[in-house]
Amino acid sequence: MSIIQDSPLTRKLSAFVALSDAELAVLDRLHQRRRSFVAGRDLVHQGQSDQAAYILSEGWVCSYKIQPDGSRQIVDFQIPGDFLGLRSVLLHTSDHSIEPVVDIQAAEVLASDLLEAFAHTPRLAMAVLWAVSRDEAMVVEHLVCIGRRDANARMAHFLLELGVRLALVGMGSKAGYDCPLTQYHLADALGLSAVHVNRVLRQLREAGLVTFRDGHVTFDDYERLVALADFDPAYLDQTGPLLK
Amino acid sequence: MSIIQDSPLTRKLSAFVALSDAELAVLDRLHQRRRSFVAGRDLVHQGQSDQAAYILSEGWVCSYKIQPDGSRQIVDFQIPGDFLGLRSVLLHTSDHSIEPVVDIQAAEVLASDLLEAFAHTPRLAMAVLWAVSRDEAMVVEHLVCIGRRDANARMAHFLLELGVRLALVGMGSKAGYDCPLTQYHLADALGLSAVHVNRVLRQLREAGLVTFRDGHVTFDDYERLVALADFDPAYLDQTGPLLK
DNA sequence: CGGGGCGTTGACTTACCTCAAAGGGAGTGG
DNA sequence: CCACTCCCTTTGAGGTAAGTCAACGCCCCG
Repeated sequence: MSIIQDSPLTRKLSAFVALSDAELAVLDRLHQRRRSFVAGRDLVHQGQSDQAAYILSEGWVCSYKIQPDGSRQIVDFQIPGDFLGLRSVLLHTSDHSIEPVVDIQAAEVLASDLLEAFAHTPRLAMAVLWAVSRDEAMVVEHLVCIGRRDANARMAHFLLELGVRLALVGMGSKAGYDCPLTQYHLADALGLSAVHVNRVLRQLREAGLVTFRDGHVTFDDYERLVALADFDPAYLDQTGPLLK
Repeated sequence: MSIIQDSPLTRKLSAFVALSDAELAVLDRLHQRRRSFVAGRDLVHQGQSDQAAYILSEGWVCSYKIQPDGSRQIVDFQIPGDFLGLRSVLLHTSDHSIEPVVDIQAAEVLASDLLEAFAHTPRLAMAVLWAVSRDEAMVVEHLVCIGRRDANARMAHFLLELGVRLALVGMGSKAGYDCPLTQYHLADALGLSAVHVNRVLRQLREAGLVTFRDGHVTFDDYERLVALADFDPAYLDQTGPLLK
């Protein structure tokens, strides 16, 4: 049982729905097919149909869409405990690609197993519905960020959000965190050019707000950074189980 | 029973999950509390907690976020058959505001009724999970649009997407559709200024692609508009029930 | 030692914004 | 029936944030 409790996904879902032993066991069975993937090689290509979903247990991945002109928009990054490609399963065909940022470990979940688990374990379906809603809230915040903030605020907001998400799984704090992303990743995520990302990072560093260097993010002045970004972590908050 | 079958939400969900009579009846009960709202007065304010959700049966609404500096980003528009504020219920507190664009009719759904319906009708929860995923796919496409397309392509893509969505509920075609939005709505949705929206609309009109005027959108050259926008409606497609 | 990926910086261009002003249509009140 | 206002649209002039192009440095790895 202790193995089950330690899965990052289990911990995340338990924050919303108090899961019974039977439900935890179902969740555990979904983790059976462990697989590894190397950085840079896509797990899922946009346009593919009848894909499996994955539960990420180690490493970082990004979900993105490629435009016909070759430009890329990263929609979101996933960290341990996050679902990958759940939407692809439900919508039958994948609207996005998924690329491991570093080498990763993930459990493959067949569409049929997932649908069956939901059918027999309604509270599990509820918990996943909650997780999907939380993901959507992040995408929405990201949308607002790109639509209505300038490059500095976007960058600040992005680095702060990532910090909070990592802190929730014990991988970061208000001091900073390890971050394997390149400036190209940041550019594609924030709708900027890589050149401009570099300039923005320099400005933030020289203003004494945050340092992004050598795979590590250091918050030099957390409060001022929060002010610059208008960052409000409410949409990430865990307010405790809604379902007893 | 025929009343049940005619609800736009029921029609939408049935495209994904073949619902039994019992499930349709549960869905019908959720439609009990019919209410009207006038254009412009918010249904839900961002930051409110313990809100009810709504099922929109008539009219248009928009979901948006206001920034501290007063600027606004519209995340999405909802049309009949769409859920309003579902995420607010699941996440306990609303991360966005909801404003009727015109006078609307909607059924109020209490959080407790919704959760109970899901618990007793797992396939209904599945159907809603699918609907949420579809909404998320639209937000993702919107994000890509704002992040990686210029103003003309954004506008073209937006008008085309709306056309397809309306066509799915019988309110539009490849010829065009009625549209109650102002240029300010378009600006807030596309991350542009209202002035620039006006210029973009003029360009598209003078290029013989699409005309937005007097509450009506007319596609003057559908194919060329699709090409300009790189529009691929795959993410909106109804491929038929996934669950028999 | 050479090459490729990533980071850094400068010079120039551009898409979009802001400010400003004016015109049309619908509703309202005199 | 006119005058007024409000909301939306339209257009022009000038400014700026961010993009593009180009070059160079660093470091790791084959």
